[in-house]
Amino acid sequence: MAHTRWLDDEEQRTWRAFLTAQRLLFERVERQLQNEARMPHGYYEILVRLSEAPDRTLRMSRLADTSLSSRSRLSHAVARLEEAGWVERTACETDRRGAWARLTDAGLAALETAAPGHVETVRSLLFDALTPEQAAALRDVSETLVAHLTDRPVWPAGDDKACPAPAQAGEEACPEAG
Amino acid sequence: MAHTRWLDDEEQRTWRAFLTAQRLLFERVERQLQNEARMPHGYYEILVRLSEAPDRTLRMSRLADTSLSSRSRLSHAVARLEEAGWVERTACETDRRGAWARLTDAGLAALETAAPGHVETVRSLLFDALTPEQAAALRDVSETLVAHLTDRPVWPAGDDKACPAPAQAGEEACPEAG
DNA sequence: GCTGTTGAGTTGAGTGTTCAACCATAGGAG
DNA sequence: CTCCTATGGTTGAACACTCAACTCAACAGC
Repeated sequence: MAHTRWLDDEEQRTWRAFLTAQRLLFERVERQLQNEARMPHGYYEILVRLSEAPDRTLRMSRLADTSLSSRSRLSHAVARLEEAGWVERTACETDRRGAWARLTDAGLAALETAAPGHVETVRSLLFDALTPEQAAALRDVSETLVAHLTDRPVWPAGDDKACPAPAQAGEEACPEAG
Repeated sequence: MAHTRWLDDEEQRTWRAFLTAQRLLFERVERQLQNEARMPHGYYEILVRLSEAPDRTLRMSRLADTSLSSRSRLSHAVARLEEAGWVERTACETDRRGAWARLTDAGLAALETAAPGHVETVRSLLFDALTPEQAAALRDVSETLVAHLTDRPVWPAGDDKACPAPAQAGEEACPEAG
């Protein structure tokens, strides 16, 4: 990097505002879930992804991808969720390295208990503050960034062949908010 | 909460895209700083705030506010930064409960070493992906959210009368990117 | 002077995340 | 079949953050 492309004033302000908004928002989301549902947001997301999967079951690696977790994080997290009785792990027959994670009934119940408060928080902290145009702009910017930040465009290319038999993660809208 | 105001499809997608973009972006920013400057982004922010203060010195509580830290987090963080020799703590004469945090020369040097890589990362991951209109929209949304999230508890109602004197945060631009 | 309350800041336990190292199996290439 | 690499997943140490409890000083009110 020969010479630094510093941020100009406008960019500076944009970046700091984004940083601040993001911090304040997710701090509150986190706290709400922690207080009312005794789980961090990352765990909530894991439960959501599992709840959307066929049979409420997903391979660990696939679950890691869809929940934006590293393998390690997911492994630790699922260990905790298993202790809580919300997720079960079972060995994979066709690939003996692999493992399935399955959302238990108790896990689904916990998720359904947590969802309303979480959704209300997201709505009141985010959508209630934005005009429809602002919300649309946020979506546009976010999707642009996601495309930019993922090597493989992830969104358009739904190419699937590496997965032997089972679960195809449904990437569809659902009652619970991610 | 009688009945939940669920997110519709559009909102669902917006929220998930935002969540994903935010996660991917800050994960990378974090990793870059950690790898190249051996400090987490939160610490970088603390150093930046101190570097902008007169005498590179700030009261702990003020520093906590401007760097969006809890008191506890800041206390832990400054302890670490002090070990690294980047920050010094000195007692406050006029208020013996208080403490000053001061950015040392070594701290300033560390910051100046870290800045170019960090700024380049922010530019390449964020601004390079956005059109000027998108960047403007992001700023608009972010500032709206900051106002919404700092105004007041926001929970009970939009009712304003219990708040004695809302402090207005000073929001100034500066050479280093926060 | 006392006494209770608020504010500044620290501390330690608990928890989640990261990183690097690790084990085991799968899938080639020879 | 044997080696070799890639993949799926786990583990433990290091570290950062949170929460609640705590100390000490400032500032009432009386």
